[in-house]
Formats: sequence, structure tokens, C-alpha cells
Amino acid sequence: MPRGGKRSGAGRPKGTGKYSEPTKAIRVPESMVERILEFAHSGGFKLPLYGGKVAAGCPAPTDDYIEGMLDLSEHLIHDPASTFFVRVTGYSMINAGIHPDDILIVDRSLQPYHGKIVIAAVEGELTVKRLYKKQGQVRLMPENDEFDPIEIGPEETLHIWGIVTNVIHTV
Amino acid sequence: MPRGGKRSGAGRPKGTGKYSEPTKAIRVPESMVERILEFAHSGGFKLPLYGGKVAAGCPAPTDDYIEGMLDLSEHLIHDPASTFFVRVTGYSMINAGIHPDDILIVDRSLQPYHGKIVIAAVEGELTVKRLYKKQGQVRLMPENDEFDPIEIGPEETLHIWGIVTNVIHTV
DNA sequence: CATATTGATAAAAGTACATTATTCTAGAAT
DNA sequence: ATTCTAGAATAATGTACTTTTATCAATATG
Repeated sequence: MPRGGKRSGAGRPKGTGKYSEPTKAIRVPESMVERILEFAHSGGFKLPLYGGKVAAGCPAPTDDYIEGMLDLSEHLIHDPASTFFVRVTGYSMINAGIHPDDILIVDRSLQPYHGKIVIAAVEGELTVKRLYKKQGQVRLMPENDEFDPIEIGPEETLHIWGIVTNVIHTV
Repeated sequence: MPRGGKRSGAGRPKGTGKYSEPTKAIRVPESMVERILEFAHSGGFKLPLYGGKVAAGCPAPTDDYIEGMLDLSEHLIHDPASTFFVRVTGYSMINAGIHPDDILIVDRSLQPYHGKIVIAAVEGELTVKRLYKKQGQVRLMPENDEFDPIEIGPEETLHIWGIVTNVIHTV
């Protein structure tokens, strides 16, 4: 026997889907489907960032002390078109906290001011040094007493690839 | 007048689309459509990684010396579910290259072996220290002579949130 | 009266299809 | 023989439609 009749107000409520918001069908390369679904599901590779304070004796990360959600790429890379990475070799910048095998984030849209740490091409090698630019003199300064500054004479041209914005160090 | 007949070999060739590969329609949250299309179009936030060698006098980044394409999130985060970030306060680990305001990448799925740099909750503060674990003794060791080790007595429990895998430093 | 059942309803999710874009060639035009 | 072109072929694309899932409320049941 039917139990039918009007059912105003019935129906699946809004926001009960996987994403709690309306979705749209878009077309993406097959090879990226998995990563994109993961990307969408995790809210864009965002992970929690904790600050300094937590409840005393708190045994595990708690939402209460989150400073925010962070996406590394979004946070570190302001203009993908002008950003690249460089792997560090050598110890010449050790006192600036730049170690061998670290990865540097380099932005070539920034201006090479005096005092900036720059990536420069010198004699077939990429090198990272602090730029000295005073009274018409240009030097590439290491931050390690065992290395000597590189003087750029008035005849030479210095090819600066970009400005180092971040250092990624593996412990 | 008809010019019909067989046209074997005709037709739009494969791989002539935006992505040079077959695509699939997937459903994603409306708010992320733009970012995901950008993500898909740029091949997943991958940027070039350069090694040490370049052509002498090479004035700008060239494809010839790329070591590979790198996606930060992919490279640094192995398991998003067990990874989080911590912002550093204080100078206690300065000799390990960990400075105030650096961001640490922390994995809580790794084991807290002796010698690892860990994130621990001590007296309502998150702290980063090197873990000392020998002959039944447990200590949190700073890497700065002006700080003292924190001894963990047999009665006390140490809440280790995770193991530091990377340090992100802003120059 | 409290609870269980089930059709009504509507959003979400996935997919098929119509449309668009691109290239190729048989035949017409020169 | 050579060039031109309409239409044939086929992949790419975006969206409409179908299927699935989730919730509600009217009614029956105990």
C-alpha cells in the first residue's frame, strides 16, 4: 500500500557531497587524474602549520593550535614563470646557512641589489654568492672564511640568473 | 557535386590537443576549478632544477643544463596525511641551520631514533631539538652552546610529535 | 505514542553525446 | 600536371543527461 504524497522539504541536502560545495566537470590529462583528485580532496596540498604554543602535555597535533593551512608551492613561489630551483654544491656560503645539496628557490624577476644573495654564472659554473655593489665595485662575496671574494672587473660582465629567496635544507 | 570517397589516413591526429595526450572529464569543487586548470596546464607546478654546470658565460637559464623538473610538494612531502609544518621560534638549534621563523617540514610517521631532530611538546611549547637516546637516558639536545639539554626523567613522558625532514629558510 | 518502512525529492557524481577543431585526400578546376 | 577545395575522417572538448546517493516526511505498524 502506498505511503506516498507530497514531500516538501525532502531531498538530499546541499553540501553533503565529498567537497561540501557544488562541483563542476572539467577535462584534464589522463596521466594527472590521480594527482588532481588528491589535490582537490586535500584542498590544494594544504597542510597544517603549527606555531609555538600548545597545551602542556599535548601528545599529538591538535587543531586548536594550528596557525593556518599552508601550500608550499603557493607560499614559496610567487611567480612560477620567473622561478627556478638550483642544487647547491660546495661550502662557500655555509655561514649563510646554505649547505651542499640544499635546494635554492630563485626568482629572476627580482632586482640584484647590493647585499642580496644571487645565483650567477661564472666560468661555466653556477655559483651562489652575496652580491657586493658599492662605489662602482662589483664582487661576489662568499660567506666562508676559506673562500675569497670574486672581483668583477669593469671589462667583465656578470651574468646574474636570479635572486635566492629561500633555502631548502634536508636534515 | 560530390567529391566523396574513402579518406583513409584522414582525421585529426592524436596528441594535437592542449595537453598532447588523452583527457578525462572529472568533477572538482567549483572554487578550485581555476587553480586546477592552471595546475593541469603547467604540468603540476613543476619548475626546472639546475645543477652546478652551465656553459661559460651563459647569461640566462637554458634547458641544456636542467637536472630535472621539480614539484616542491611532491619532492618534500611523502605522505600528506602524516606531514605538517612548524614555524620556528628561538635560537636553540641555530648550529643545525634552524633559524627563527624558518618553517620545518615534520613527518610523524617516522621513528624517533637517537640523533634525529624532533618536534616535541614540552611544558606547553613546541620545541625542536636533537633527540639523545642512549643507555636508558633520554634528552632533548639544543645545538647552541647558550642553551642547556632538557633531561627527560624516568617518570616523565616525552610527547614527540614528529621527525623534522626539511628546513625552509627565507634569506 | 514511538518506531520502522518506503516513496518522494533533490543534490552529487559520472559518463555519453553532441559539438568543435584539425588534418587529410579524392576529385574538380585550371 | 598542378593547384585548389569541399567534404570525409577523427581527436579534443565541453556540457547535458543519466545514474547514484543521501535525506526527508507521510504513513503504516506495533
